[in-house]
Amino acid sequence: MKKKITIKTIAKELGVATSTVSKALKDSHEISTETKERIQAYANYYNYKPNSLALQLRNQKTKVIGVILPKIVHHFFSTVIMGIEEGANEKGYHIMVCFSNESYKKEVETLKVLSNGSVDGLIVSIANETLKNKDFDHFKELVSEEIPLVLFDRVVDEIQCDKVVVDDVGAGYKATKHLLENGRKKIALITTPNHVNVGALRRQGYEKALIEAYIKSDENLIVEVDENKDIKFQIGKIFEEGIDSVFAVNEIYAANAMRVAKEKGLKVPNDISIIGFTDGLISEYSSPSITTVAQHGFTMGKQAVELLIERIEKESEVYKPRKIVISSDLKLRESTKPSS
Amino acid sequence: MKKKITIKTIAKELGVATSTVSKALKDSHEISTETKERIQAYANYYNYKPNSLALQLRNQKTKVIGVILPKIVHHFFSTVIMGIEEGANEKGYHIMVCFSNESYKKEVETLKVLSNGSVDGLIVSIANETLKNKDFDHFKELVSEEIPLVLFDRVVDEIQCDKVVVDDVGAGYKATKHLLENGRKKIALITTPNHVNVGALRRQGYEKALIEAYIKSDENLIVEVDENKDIKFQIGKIFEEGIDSVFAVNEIYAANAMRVAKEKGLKVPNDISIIGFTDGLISEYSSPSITTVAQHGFTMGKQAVELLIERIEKESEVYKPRKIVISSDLKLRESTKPSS
DNA sequence: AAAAGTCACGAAATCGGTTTCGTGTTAATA
DNA sequence: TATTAACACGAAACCGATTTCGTGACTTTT
Repeated sequence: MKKKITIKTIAKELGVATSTVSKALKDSHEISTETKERIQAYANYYNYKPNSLALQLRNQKTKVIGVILPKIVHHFFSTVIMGIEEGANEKGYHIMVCFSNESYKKEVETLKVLSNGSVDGLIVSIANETLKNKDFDHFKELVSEEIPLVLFDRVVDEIQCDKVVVDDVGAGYKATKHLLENGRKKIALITTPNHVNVGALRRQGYEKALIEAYIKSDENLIVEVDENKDIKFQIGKIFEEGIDSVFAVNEIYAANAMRVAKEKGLKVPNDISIIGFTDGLISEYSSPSITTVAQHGFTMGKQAVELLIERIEKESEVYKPRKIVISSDLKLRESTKPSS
Repeated sequence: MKKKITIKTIAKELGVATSTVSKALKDSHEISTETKERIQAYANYYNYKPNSLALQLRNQKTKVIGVILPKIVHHFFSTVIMGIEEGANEKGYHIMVCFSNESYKKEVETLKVLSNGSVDGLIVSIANETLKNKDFDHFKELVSEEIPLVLFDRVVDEIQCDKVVVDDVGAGYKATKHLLENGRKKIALITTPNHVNVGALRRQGYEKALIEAYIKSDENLIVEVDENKDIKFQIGKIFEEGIDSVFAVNEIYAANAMRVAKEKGLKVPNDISIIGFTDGLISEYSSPSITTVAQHGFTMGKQAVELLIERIEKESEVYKPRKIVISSDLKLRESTKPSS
């Protein structure tokens, strides 16, 4: 890289002190108009840009927000990023994005690297492996160092910090209720293993809706998908129970359920209704298109970053963790309809 | 934020000089074992982490790579990010991700902010608006400052830097040839306006294949989609020409084409074959699933970051721009089959 | 016993800025 | 004419590390 022009260069070249240059460039009243013009002209001509590292070091802030996501090739998470980035930009911040790839080890490492001064705060959604391990010491350390932290979507109570979540219980309830109102009785649930807490919460909503409808929940209608095994095979099994509808906790499961249904010769939505979660492109473009619970990822991201920046900039205040619950709503499409 | 423990704190607390602390922490032979142990124990106990900003300033490198993408809620781009991140991590770099949102103005601003020392190099895919404007001065300035830059996917000849692209002409050719080999004759092309050069290149491949098959290309079979207007309506029009197959330059257009086909009562792939571009989730999960040209986004990202890091770390070498062409290949699925 | 060599550590420069606190010159006021 | 104020600028400290170059206290060699 070409050596950059610095304040020192300008000072030497123009025979003044660095402090004079600095002041001149900020249009300080301490400097005579004449000198200011000379310096500004020179700086402009040579396209001087202040070195941001020097400023960051001096100001003790980077105006950068670290974001750690479990994955990115995923409609929900990429939508969240958009929200974070937009919110950050509005306040003059930039984002540094890293991925844990659902790995505990990588999460710990990334957290360590980012917490050594390169960012002013962090926005994180916890990796699956970490949730399974239940080892949150790396987050607790962050909190004890008082580094501003906001968790979103995948959060846990053990970590004392600001949080942004969707109303997963309510969403599961809404989805199930919708199927019930359509006259469905044997509603299958395709969910994740229980350690993924969003899955567990959506399941609570599912069960709540069933109880209200006086339907006993049946273990045989529930699959906890193990992503290391064949997804379609696992889903296929519940179809042997004679179900009339499916509630899947994400759109991949929903899309797979639809495939299985088709392969079994069942018509969606006539023979079987399907409802998914996360309003992504798959749901929109599959045919029939899939009714889903929209998660409002963009809003989540934006709220998260706003919480964080407030925390960063008003650090005088007493720390009292806040939690924002984003309500989700149903996006009705072709894959559900009243049973005939 | 809690005030961080620095080398100065340790030095004062232990009654030694900062230089001693620095050396002790690096296990220098200059320091007696006794003193080293005292210092290391102290540092460890108080969880000392060197301030990365200070190091970056001193070393004149950040170990951060800036990435500017036109958008992120997009399977191809998020896959590329994965590749970039993985490649960067392997070499001890982190990535700072920003989005131009296809806007010229935001691209210029972002470029300016990132080029003031906060990153060691940049990986960019150019915004649509910039391609339309044909104004690349902001990139040229970057090049003249000798800031390492790698462009990928959407690139232009005017900018002298390393590039990673897919073989768009070849890909368009392969896709079209596949349809021809299936016995299709009236092949529609759904593409972008011509200023988006990847669209233009894929079109060249399409035309080349037609010429080889002695079929005259017909303007009426080509739609240049204006994304500000209703996509399905624009696509609908070419169906009136009695086509037997469609080549779409991305998966959204392909999915839309399939919807239109269904609405017109045409069976895919029997009545009409459809082939898309970008092997994303939509293609995989739609039904029938869509044959596509896989772009290998992950590979692109990884290659791009490797080129960049080489450029960053071997700056002594003479600058000779390199170009890596990634060959794409067909992923056969259900939406294409020989015509009967 | 004088000269030379180790050892263990400190002082100070450096990276590129900002900011406080002088200070010499000139102009306005007592 | 002596005092004060305004003006325009410079010197130096600071942010948090690293690194070069000393230097005083011992130890070893001749």
